[in-house]
Amino acid sequence: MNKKTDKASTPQRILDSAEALFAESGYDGVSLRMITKLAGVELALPNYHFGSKLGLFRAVIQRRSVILNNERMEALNALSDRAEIEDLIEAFIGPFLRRSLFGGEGWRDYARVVAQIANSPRWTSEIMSAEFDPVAIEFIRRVRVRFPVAKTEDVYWSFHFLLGAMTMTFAQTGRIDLLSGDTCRGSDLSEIHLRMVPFLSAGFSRLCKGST
Amino acid sequence: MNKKTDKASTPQRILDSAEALFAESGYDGVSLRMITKLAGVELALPNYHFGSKLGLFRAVIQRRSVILNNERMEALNALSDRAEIEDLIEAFIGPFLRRSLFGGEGWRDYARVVAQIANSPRWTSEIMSAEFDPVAIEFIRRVRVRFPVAKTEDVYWSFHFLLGAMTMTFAQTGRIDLLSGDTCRGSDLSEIHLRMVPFLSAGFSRLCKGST
DNA sequence: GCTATATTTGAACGCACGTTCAAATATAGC
DNA sequence: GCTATATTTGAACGTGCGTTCAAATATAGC
Repeated sequence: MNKKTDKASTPQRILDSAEALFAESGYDGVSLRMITKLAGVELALPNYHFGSKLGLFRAVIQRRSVILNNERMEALNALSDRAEIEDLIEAFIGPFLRRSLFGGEGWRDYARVVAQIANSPRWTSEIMSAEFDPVAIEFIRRVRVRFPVAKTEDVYWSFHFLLGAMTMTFAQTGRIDLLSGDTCRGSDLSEIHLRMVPFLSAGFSRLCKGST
Repeated sequence: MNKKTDKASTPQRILDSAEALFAESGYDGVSLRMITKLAGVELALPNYHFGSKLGLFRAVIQRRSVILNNERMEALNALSDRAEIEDLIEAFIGPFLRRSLFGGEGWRDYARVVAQIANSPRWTSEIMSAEFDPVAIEFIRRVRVRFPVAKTEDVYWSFHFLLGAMTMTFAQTGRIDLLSGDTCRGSDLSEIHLRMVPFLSAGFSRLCKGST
């Protein structure tokens, strides 16, 4: 039983299985037994490689957040100070949306996990702020460069609404599919991307452009 | 030990405690033992009054969704067909936001529960669609009356972004508080309300007004 | 090829989970 | 005030949970 050629290493197989299950049922809705069964490994291995269930969860988040935040930060840095709000929003949400679209199941599941923790007070500071604040801070700084007269609160609240729209898109719950009778598909992120940037840009402009 | 004057009936005390705990940790993060301990009742009583843990969860949701949806539907019906998009959005989100603001801890916790289930695929059809679709359908119908030339997909996706912004606001995770150094307070819903309607109205107008 | 380290195995630990039930008590109808 | 029903009590059920550990096996350095 040589398992060396079974595609992925044990830690990776565990991360993949955990990611898929956490996406479906959240942290508390998934047990290590479910994860190890799906991964085809022994029950004790997650604790050996990641210390605890919580350590595994954090590892699931960090594995892709590092990649993602590099891409997003680079996209922001590539823009000049005179970039339009459309470009800034595109740089902030584009990498994440594109990964979800072209990156395979893993990235799609990852986005669904992020959507759930983004709406749970339990993970806010421990995970959301720790992982995603640096890019958020840079984005907000750039928005203020673009709209120098905007009030601080207006910028933050606009960002808050952007986060919500982005998060709901990542969640992929199927609600909009059901509601629209499959006229809209939550999985068709290119259709979403096409509309999300204009929608949010209009909101930012309304709130941040004409302030005192 | 006469408990007849302890404020609320047993089912209500259970609902209140469950609501508060579900808001903090989600369905799977809360046990019946935690709920009954907080409520000061015996462990068996939730199952007696609500059948099961799932029945209790559904009861928590429905208790307030009935009240809420009546208010929202009335607010929509009170508007003329020539109502502006601002008025439509206000009718859709206003009652929920006002309840969260003035309705006490119960309503605030309720909104946080809704935010979490709105981003979990597990509860989408079973709870979200079942409870909140009728008002959503009416809102979308009215938006299409207001923007008769809008493409169907643009209306649905605009609604999707609105839902996300609303949901993130309800979640009250404290992320925006942390990020802004308490310049913005997620609990100050009047500040949010003031900005949410213009932001979303601008988005709807951009996407739905000028379509083919 | 031997040795030290890394990984995997398989079983067990104590604990908390949702649910059930018969007995006890409170409530309401007549 | 008695009786039928509704509610509460307290304990127990079997199950699955995260974690731990010594023994077995695989891997890598010299």
